[in-house]
Amino acid sequence: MRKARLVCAECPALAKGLCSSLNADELARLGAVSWHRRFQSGKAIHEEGEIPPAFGAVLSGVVKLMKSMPDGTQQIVGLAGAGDFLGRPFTGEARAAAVAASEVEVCWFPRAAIEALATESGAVKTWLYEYVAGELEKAQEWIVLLGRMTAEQKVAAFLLSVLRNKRFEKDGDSELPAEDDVTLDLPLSRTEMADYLGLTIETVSRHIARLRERGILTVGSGRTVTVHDTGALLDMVGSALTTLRAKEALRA
Amino acid sequence: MRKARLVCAECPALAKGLCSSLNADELARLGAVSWHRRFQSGKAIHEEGEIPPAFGAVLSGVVKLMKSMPDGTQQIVGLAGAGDFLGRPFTGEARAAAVAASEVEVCWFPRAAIEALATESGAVKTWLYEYVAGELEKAQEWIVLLGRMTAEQKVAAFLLSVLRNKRFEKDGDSELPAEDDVTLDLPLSRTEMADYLGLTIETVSRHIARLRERGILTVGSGRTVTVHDTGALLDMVGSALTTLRAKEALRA
DNA sequence: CGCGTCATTGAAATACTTCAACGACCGTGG
DNA sequence: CCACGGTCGTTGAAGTATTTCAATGACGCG
Repeated sequence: MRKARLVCAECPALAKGLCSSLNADELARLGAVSWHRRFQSGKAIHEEGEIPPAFGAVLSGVVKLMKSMPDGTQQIVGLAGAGDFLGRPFTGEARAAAVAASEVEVCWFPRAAIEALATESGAVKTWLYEYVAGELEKAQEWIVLLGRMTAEQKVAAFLLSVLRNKRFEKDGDSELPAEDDVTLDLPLSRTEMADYLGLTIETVSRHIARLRERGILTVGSGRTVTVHDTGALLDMVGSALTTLRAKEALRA
Repeated sequence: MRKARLVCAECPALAKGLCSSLNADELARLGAVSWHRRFQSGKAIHEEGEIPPAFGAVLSGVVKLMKSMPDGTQQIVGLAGAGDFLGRPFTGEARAAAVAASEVEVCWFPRAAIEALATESGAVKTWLYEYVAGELEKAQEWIVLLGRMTAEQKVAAFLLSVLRNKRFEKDGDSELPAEDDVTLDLPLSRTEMADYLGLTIETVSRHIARLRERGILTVGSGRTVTVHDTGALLDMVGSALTTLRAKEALRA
């Protein structure tokens, strides 16, 4: 148990994740029954329709939450990164599959342990409520993106969200109008971006090419992109996402 | 207070709404500080960015939750009907405007009363968590609709959701493959349908016309529509929404 | 009756997809 | 070491769905 506490104390998910709502006793109790697990990129963490036997806090990497249409096309309905929670206590089967989009490390908790903890502790319940409420906000923002943005705006908005996320991880700050020439490692492949933005892979590729032609960014090797003109991206999406992202920062 | 309890006892939102999580004492306490309020169609219940001083349980009518883009275009990110809850305790300002889409009656609770109740009562917290989790599921389903469906499928899916909802209100049952020739009163105008489905009003109109030409439905006066061939609608959206709606029924 | 809102319909423009080919990268096996 | 196949990303050309612009019709209300 001492070992578990030691591990928790330096956990990257402690500040933001579920464990932030626990007192020392609870943390020790949960630490004693939790374990770390790695998933290779592409591996399923849980399937759609399955009742996961355990929940997870993402420690590193990116997890895509996806739903499939009958014809096999897919739509990513959310992304989970460090500090995010996988699974929904008390709500039965998962309605979206969770798939590792990169090498992923999660802290894994038995369902029973989490549900017992949530039943006893008001703080845990509150955290779960606020976490889910935050996810709902993000989902509603995504609805606006999917319903009302052009492909160009969608791509720009995606780049901005990656940018903002990088900034947040580095500085804890998430003000967007940063200095320019920021190099990003995109967390998703073109196919995954397409599935996230409700586009085809070709459309995503073409719009990135167009941004490159306009000098707004440079495409490096692999999934690397250097953004030269954040302002231009912001202009494309209008102030919508800006406001939206600024508010998202407040919550975190 | 006796009056309040009497009112609550026959409340249409009692079975499904927040009040279903209350014991007799709590119900009396909340009933004592609640009041009914009516909103005409088109009137704002709360604005985007505002911290609403009170929350509401919808008793009748339909409320649209909407977000605006900087250019003025709008996107409906959710609908609330009888039993649904308006506002998010503890989460600060509203991130979507709530606007009456029809004559709406709500049971209105002071923010402080709800938050006090939720702080004291585990059952209330649980209800809030499960309610928000349910809303998140619906939002994620909508993401799939917006990201991966054609206009035809979107319109068909919308009609099916209205159909299912009618069936649920009538029978408490929500199995979809109903008898045919069902007459519906659409809760939304064409403009609102467009804002909900991420389309233009003309596209919605054209696709409804096409369904009419194919004999799948008849358009009556006002917002009335008679569906002749539910199966055809189901075929259009594939089994995706069917599954999805069936599961949604389980939750309710 | 006339005005305003809402819905329908047509024609042209455009954004996105689909189909198809090609190039870059990477690991594997000869 | 190089050739080979596979995945991934890019690009072109054609096709299609949806939007945009514009006009007209239906309905309700003063």
